[in-house]
Amino acid sequence: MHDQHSDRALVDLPGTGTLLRNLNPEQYAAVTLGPEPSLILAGAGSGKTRVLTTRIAWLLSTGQVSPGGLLAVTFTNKAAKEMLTRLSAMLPIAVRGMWIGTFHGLCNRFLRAHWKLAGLPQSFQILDSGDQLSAVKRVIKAMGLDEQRFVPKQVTWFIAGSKEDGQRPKDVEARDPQTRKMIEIYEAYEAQCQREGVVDFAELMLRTYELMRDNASLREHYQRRFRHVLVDEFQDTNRLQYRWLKVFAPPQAPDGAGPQGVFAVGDDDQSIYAFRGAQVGNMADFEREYHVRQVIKLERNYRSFGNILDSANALIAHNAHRLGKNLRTEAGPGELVRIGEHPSDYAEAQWLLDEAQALHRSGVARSEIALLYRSNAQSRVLESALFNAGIPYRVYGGLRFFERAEVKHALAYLRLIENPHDDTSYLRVVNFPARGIGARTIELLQDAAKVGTQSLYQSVGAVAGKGGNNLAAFNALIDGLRERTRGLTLREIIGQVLAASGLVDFYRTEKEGAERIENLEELVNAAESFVTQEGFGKDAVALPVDETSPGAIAGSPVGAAADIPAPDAETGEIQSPLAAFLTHAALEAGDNQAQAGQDALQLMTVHSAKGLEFDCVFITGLEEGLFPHENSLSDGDGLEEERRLMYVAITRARQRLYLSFSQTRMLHGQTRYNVKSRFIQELPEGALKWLTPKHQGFGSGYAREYQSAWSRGSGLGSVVGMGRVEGRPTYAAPPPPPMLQKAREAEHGLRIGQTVFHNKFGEGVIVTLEGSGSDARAQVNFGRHGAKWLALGIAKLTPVD
DNA sequence: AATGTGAAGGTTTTT
DNA sequence: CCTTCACATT
Repeated sequence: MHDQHSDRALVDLPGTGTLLRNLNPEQYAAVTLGPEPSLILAGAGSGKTRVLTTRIAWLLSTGQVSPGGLLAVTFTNKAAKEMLTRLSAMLPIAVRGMWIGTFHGLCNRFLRAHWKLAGLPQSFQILDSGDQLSAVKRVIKAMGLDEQRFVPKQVTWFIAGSKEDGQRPKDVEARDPQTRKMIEIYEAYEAQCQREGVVDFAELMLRTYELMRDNASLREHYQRRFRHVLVDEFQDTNRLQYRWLKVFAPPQAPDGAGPQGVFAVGDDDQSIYAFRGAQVGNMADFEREYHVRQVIKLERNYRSFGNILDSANALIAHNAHRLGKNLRTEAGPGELVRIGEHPSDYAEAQWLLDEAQALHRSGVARSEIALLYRSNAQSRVLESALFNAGIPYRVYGGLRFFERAEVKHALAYLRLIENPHDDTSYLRVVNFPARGIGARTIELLQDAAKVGTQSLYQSVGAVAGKGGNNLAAFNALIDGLRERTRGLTLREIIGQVLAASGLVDFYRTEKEGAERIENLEELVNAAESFVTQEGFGKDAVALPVDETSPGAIAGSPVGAAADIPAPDAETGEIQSPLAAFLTHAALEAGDNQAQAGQDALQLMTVHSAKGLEFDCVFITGLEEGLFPHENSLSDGDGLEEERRLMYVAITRARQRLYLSFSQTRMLHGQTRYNVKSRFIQELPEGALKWLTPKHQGFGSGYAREYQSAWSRGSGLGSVVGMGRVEGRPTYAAPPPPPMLQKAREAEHGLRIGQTVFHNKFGEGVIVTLEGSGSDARAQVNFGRHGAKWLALGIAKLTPVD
């Protein structure tokens, strides 16, 4: 039956011939699967996005589905955008109104269409995580609870976590008094959000799910409408998202409706978000519950050379719970994976920098070189080394555009124009810039609002006196803006707001206000380009009307407006540009990458590297406790996730991969003595090329160079009092040399920082030496076995090298 | 209302 | 060690 489809496609639509050309057999099989539930195990670099977009194009061009009958969901805006771009390159089709987007973006669209049924105000606003945190803080304060006991961040996490498990306050089990109270906060928070007409990210999902679950006619409508549902990065779905899928495309189609194609693409080996609720188990559950007949594995890799893939395969083979998959390539083995040891994080950074410079000189673009690390704190050393050497670099993961304080202020004014009851926004700007509304006045206002369970905006009348007058003036400012900007273009509206609010004037007087003003100007630009190129309705228009495609499968109900339950007749309304822009700002916080522009080295955590690829990749800080991170060592699942993270890191590299680790590292103001990561031992020897002698980096090549920095400071016999030892760094750059603790060569011939071997625990690093003679003891960091105190008279420690 | 001080805490993060 | 944030001071 698949062949039938594709044959017809090739005959009827010449375009589809080229569409399917160049697919390998597995990709071809996946792309041309029939309308049945299917699971695609797509390895890193196996052409996953290509398969997804080609399948959509194939389904459309063969007339198996109309543009309106298709639902494709991703996690990130980037992935959604990419899909749309590639799709419109493949097909001459208006991609605009199609239901292709992020989970949250599509939920937003759904709720805008069915706001009434969902119990929301038409102009509901979306809280980002920052807004949510401040909303939770307000609730905790209003309930008179102690922020020490109920840490706002944790409470926020609890609420989001509950929602992502599909639980309302009543569903959460009150196992102890603390939890009981948390549930109360959750309840109060919900009430507050409802009153203010705002929803957080998780609420977008949960509301949508609940409305679909509870409203039979709506459910049937959408189930009949979406003939094909595609899910990207399925391994990252949480419980709620899987339930969401099941309610849009249940395993058992409703009576009278044709089968729904559910196409789930994922890679269990790249599941690195369990810590925030992703359930890898959803893949196995999906396979079982949807009776997937065969799982298609995409194992041919088009990105990396053999040695890199061999390393990735060998590493991930150490994980027990896998669906099972091995990457292969036809590109040949390529270069060996280079691996090196360094005496300190500082030396590691210097080496990295030299190596990257050499690569650049040999013709590799800086932007094709990635410096990866496990945690953000590690970027500091790298940055300072790069900064001092004047090498351009770019760090990913900072503040995003729409999260900047000045931008959020401007947005708050805009939101109040749309919805003055949004107390979060109200509080943010009621006295910013300062207009004589102090803490006392705001307290009075909040009390008044609480009594009448009204918004702050509504309660202004209840506050008398000077403060009250100022409040009234603020309300008048908002009202005035709303009146004055009615009918204006988005650009004009923002211009008015920036001027009338006094924001620009305020920043003009600030010392460091210039950059902030630039950002506000950038906001105007963002709005402008949103209106013109995106078409402001992109996220907002919610016409559940299908374009009737000539190729729609006969007999399948084509969702027309008439299918929509009566209460939603008003769904045809289009959001105002302003409302759409605010939604856009909340749902798409903007690039989290520093200013693009010049060719620069790419610095980022392994997490944020997921989905990217580079010619050359450095994975740094491969030390026990760091990578794998110590906090994840307690349970096996944690360690497996760390290993998957390493797997993701390795598979980012196309041509050349470097691994590095350091004997000492400055962390939390202390020098830590680390053992090399167990992941290094899990790589195949044959694929590696050691740049330093395998154990201690002492002895040859440039390792000796670095050793000097190390041993001069901690020099043999140079017994200095506790504390720092001044050492002359090999590189006379501003960052200080590694600070070394007291190094002592006592009668046992051991010193701090030395790598030793123990019969039972294996290799370890000496962290502390105490006592002398028969009393001598050493604390040794054995990595996975932890740090042990050993009596030197008893324990046999052999120095390595 | 702006600025200063002290304590706490310091995986990973998109929407 | 370094950042962040709540609180106190002028």
